[in-house]
Amino acid sequence: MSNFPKHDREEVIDRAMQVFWANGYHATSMRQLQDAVDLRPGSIYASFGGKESLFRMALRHYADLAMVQLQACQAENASPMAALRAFVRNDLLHGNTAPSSICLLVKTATELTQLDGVLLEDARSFLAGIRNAFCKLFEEAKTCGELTHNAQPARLASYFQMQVIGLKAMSRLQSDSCVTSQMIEDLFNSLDTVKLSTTVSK
Amino acid sequence: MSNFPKHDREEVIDRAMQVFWANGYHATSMRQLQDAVDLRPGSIYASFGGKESLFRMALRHYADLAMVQLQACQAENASPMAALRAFVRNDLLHGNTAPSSICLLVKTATELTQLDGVLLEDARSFLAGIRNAFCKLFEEAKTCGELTHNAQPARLASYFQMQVIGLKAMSRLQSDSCVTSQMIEDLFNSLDTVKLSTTVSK
DNA sequence: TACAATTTTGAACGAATGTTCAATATATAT
DNA sequence: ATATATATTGAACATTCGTTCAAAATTGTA
Repeated sequence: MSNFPKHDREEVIDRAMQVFWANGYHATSMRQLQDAVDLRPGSIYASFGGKESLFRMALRHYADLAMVQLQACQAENASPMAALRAFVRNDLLHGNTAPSSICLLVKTATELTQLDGVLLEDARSFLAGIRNAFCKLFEEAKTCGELTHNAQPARLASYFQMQVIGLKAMSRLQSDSCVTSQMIEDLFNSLDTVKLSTTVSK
Repeated sequence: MSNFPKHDREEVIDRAMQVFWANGYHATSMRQLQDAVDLRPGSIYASFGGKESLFRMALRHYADLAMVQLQACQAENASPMAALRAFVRNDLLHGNTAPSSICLLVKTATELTQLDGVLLEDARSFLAGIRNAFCKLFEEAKTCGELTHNAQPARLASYFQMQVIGLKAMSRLQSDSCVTSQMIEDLFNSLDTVKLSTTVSK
């Protein structure tokens, strides 16, 4: 047997994720990845497959991290709505260490087409998973009494995710944290709107 | 002199825009552009400069078209808010001939980094121009009485653009037009919320 | 010490990238 | 017709791309 100093799989994937997140899929070269990960092409191909395969692992890793962050917000906050608020504020106002303000999954879904194999579908399904987690929180909020009894969790989840996506994209265009903070307020005010819980006409 | 059948500049730029819009900047190759535009590399470089230069023209062209569409909505609708509603609905519900549901400017701002020269800044400034047009419409809505006297047009413009960006991104993830229609309703309901016109705390 | 098992290495590959430029083709003016 | 001015062409360029694979390196076992 051999105990050759094999790389730390998770760390490699995490570093690769950072590069993909910063530059996008197509603009990231294998050479950049090799440098970031400190491995030569042979090792990468042997352990992780090619560029596409490594990117899929990075996507999954990113989605896992997002879910962990959401669960942490649940644990640290008293109510479901407070958890959601903390989740958004953490992402957009604190900790600017991320390579891009835009969610990697959204960035991927925006950049790629069906010509890029399974990657687009991967990003879509991970985002659906996060939306589903939002939905469960809205359901909790409903039973808690934080939302009216006729609130529609699935609808709120879509509307909420749409706004979070928009917020992150906007913060890349207009990085004024004051404006961002305002928009977060507006976002949660809009969720309280009674009209949201009524059936839409037409 | 020569009246050689010189290409139609506007048509070339429009076709190039379509390809860039569909595939993004980096994933679009000069070969693809040559095919779409039906010109050989020499002609393109002589008349439009390189890939980056052509992309800048495509961005400007896209922004111009967006402003024209917005003005058309103004002309066809009785009130400013109705114009905004029509603008959003036209983009998202009718006419799916666009290569991507996502705004080319947002797609660009999402994909590129500062390493891509002036392109990122171009996209940013064009989006700021559109946001400014939204702002003027909210000001009109205020004087019309469609919004309360203490509404904040600039703030509404940012919040509105954020949601439009989010909507278009979401419609790429979840193309259910029923859900999209719901979110548009929710969007405009949120603009009516009185709380939006109050000063934010903290 | 020799062997086996596993990981890492990096030169090299063909293909595709953006770009250049001398040659060609066209239409007007003389 | 000839010359001139301009537009188009497409082969060729140097780079860079993602990828492969035989050789070297390392560690545990016999």
